[in-house]
Amino acid sequence: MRVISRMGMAAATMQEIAKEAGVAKGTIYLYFRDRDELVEKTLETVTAKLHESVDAALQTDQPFEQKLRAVIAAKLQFFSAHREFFRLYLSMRMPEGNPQQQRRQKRTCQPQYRAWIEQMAGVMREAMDSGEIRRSDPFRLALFLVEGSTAVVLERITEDASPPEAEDVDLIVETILGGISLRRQKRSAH
Amino acid sequence: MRVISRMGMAAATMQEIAKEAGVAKGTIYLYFRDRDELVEKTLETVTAKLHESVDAALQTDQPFEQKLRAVIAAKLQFFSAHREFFRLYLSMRMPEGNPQQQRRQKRTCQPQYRAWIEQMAGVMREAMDSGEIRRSDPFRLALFLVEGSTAVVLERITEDASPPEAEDVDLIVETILGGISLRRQKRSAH
Amino acid sequence: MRVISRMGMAAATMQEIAKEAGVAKGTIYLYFRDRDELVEKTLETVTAKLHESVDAALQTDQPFEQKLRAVIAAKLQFFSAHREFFRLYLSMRMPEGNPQQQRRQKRTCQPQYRAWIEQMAGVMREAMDSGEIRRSDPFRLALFLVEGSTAVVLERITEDASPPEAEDVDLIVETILGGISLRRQKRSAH
Amino acid sequence: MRVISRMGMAAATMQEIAKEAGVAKGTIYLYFRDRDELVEKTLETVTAKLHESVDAALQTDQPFEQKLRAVIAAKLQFFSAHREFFRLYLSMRMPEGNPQQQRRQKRTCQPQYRAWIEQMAGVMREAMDSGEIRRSDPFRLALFLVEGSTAVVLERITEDASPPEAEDVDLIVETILGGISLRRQKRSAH
DNA sequence: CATGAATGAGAATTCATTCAT
DNA sequence: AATGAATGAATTCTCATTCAT
Repeated sequence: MRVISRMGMAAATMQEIAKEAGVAKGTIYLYFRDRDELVEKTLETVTAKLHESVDAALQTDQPFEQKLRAVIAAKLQFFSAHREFFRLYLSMRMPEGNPQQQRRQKRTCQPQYRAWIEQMAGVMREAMDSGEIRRSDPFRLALFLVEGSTAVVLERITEDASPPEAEDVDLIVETILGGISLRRQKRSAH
Repeated sequence: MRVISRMGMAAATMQEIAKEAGVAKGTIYLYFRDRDELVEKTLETVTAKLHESVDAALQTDQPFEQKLRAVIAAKLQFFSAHREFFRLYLSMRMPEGNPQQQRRQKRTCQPQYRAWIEQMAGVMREAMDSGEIRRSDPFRLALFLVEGSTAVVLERITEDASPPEAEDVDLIVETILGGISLRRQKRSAH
Repeated sequence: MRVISRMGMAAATMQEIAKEAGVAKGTIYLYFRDRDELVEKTLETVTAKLHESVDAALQTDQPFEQKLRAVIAAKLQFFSAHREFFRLYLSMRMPEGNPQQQRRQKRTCQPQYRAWIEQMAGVMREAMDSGEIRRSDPFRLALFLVEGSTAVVLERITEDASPPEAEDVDLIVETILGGISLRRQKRSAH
Repeated sequence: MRVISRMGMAAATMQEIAKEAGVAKGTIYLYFRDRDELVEKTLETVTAKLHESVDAALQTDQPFEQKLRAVIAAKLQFFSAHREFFRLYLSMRMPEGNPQQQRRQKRTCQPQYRAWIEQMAGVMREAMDSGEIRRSDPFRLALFLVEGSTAVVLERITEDASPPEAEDVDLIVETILGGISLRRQKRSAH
């Protein structure tokens, strides 16, 4: 994970991975059929770790605003603690490489990404059903929220000195809630 | 552009590019010093095309809501018409490859991306100054908006049948405006 | 000649030669069948120029010592005035490149070089016959003299500030004629 | 060494070297960073071997004539046994290739060559100090001797049937020590 | 199980040569 | 005659993968 994060999926070499892992090149092939499988499994692992971290925030039975705040906070914390995973997370969205690699990557990565968006969409749908937020396409909404907040995470990772986590969580939650909450006197959904 | 879009920056080969261009490998080197320069120039070209398209929307002297709607619409239209550019646009954000390539990529691509975000941030700042939207960090806000809408663009490109453009523009504009407009009776800025 | 001198026979490119000649690459092929012929003809030209310069010194009917001095002086002067030819002159001795190139080079260059040595050997033989110098293998002697003095020429070309030409001519002529030993009596030839 | 000797420094290809070494192309890169390093190291090795062989002749405490004879003999024997090294030895004198390669070659090869000439010049200087040979520029003298004898070595390598080594050693030593003129008296040093 | 030297297919790049203008 | 854009074979170098130890 560290090497692929540092070099990118396409530029990471088996030699570098072996060195970082403290084993010989050949040893890797005892655990992965080939390079493709290694990359695939690595992406899966990263996603699993993120999900684990976010799931906790979603499982509790709180009102929508608290849930949203918890999810955004979990995401910010996760990537602050594991910056190296972020690049992998980004790679999942769009496959790279020759058509064959792309097909393979698409098969494994995209479902993982979509599952993660679907989960958020589910939370949105619940909140719409319970009247906490106004109706619109929950999947589109989830996409917008997830990627918008991802951009802020990326900025936090890239910039030299970031404001406290709470401040960015606030910005995101306020922005998105102010727009979708019915309580704050809004237009109804189309 | 087509080959880099299809294969990704790191996996695009000179051979494939030459084949797609209908020239011999050597011919490319009459126009670009080396592969790095080709990739760099290609990214610049793509960004320029996008900016051109969006600038038109920003230059007019309209209220914020119209401007925002025009920008989002321009972006959706641009990438609908030129799907192949989208992946290049995504690549601009995070450099790939070995440290040397990363330094080069960072030098050329990141400034282009930041310029684009800064432009949006400028529009946000103006709207805050004129009292059209509530105060918050305009750069963070621009990031959130740009990337959130990018996700919707990506989805439109990926999915088989998308709703009409106007519908997605509406969703985005309503969501973001509802959250930041002062007119719609909101909390004041922190 | 200038380009081959500067880059060496193997590294000189048609592009560089055309640029230096102020013509287009294609034009060269109107005057030479291919690169090999160009190199070959160039070496011939250089040798011809050197011979021309040295022949004058040999044609006159003077005693051996004066002839020798004149030849060495002509060589030093020639290469001082045309440093660039020197490297070509060196290349003539030993063919480079793949076997085919070597065969071709051997065919044209070596005879030229040998003719030049033979001419010196002829002068030596004459002087042996007239009793001016002691008998030994005239070809070996010519080789020794020609290459020994070539080394001094090379040094003069390479070093920053050389002594006056006359001084180096003296050194060479004195050494070859009188030897360097203070102790030993002249032996007669074996 | 064999391939560079046969083809010349500039024309030797990695493919040919690998074939001659009985390994795959890639294997070479496990032992040398790149082609330049391979050539550089090869030249160093050759020079080291020659020096080793000649040093033995110089270390002993004999009169000048014996030393000289020993050095010339060592040189003749070395190149008779290792013809392939000779071309490499010649390459050391004048760099080839593009300016960058030339700079690199100059840095490694020329010092080696000069060290070798300097060593001979040192022997000359000693003999001048002890009154064994007459005074003149010891470096020039060393150049003249070394290159003159190199020419004879080259001839021996090139020609089909050479006279016995001792004969050529004699020719060189007699010529340099006693000169070739029958008429002239020894002049004293300038 | 682990190793790492060796492999060779494949990528980037160069340059002599051709040929339509 | 001259041009120089285009070509593609040849060359250097990389790296995933294998296999004898």
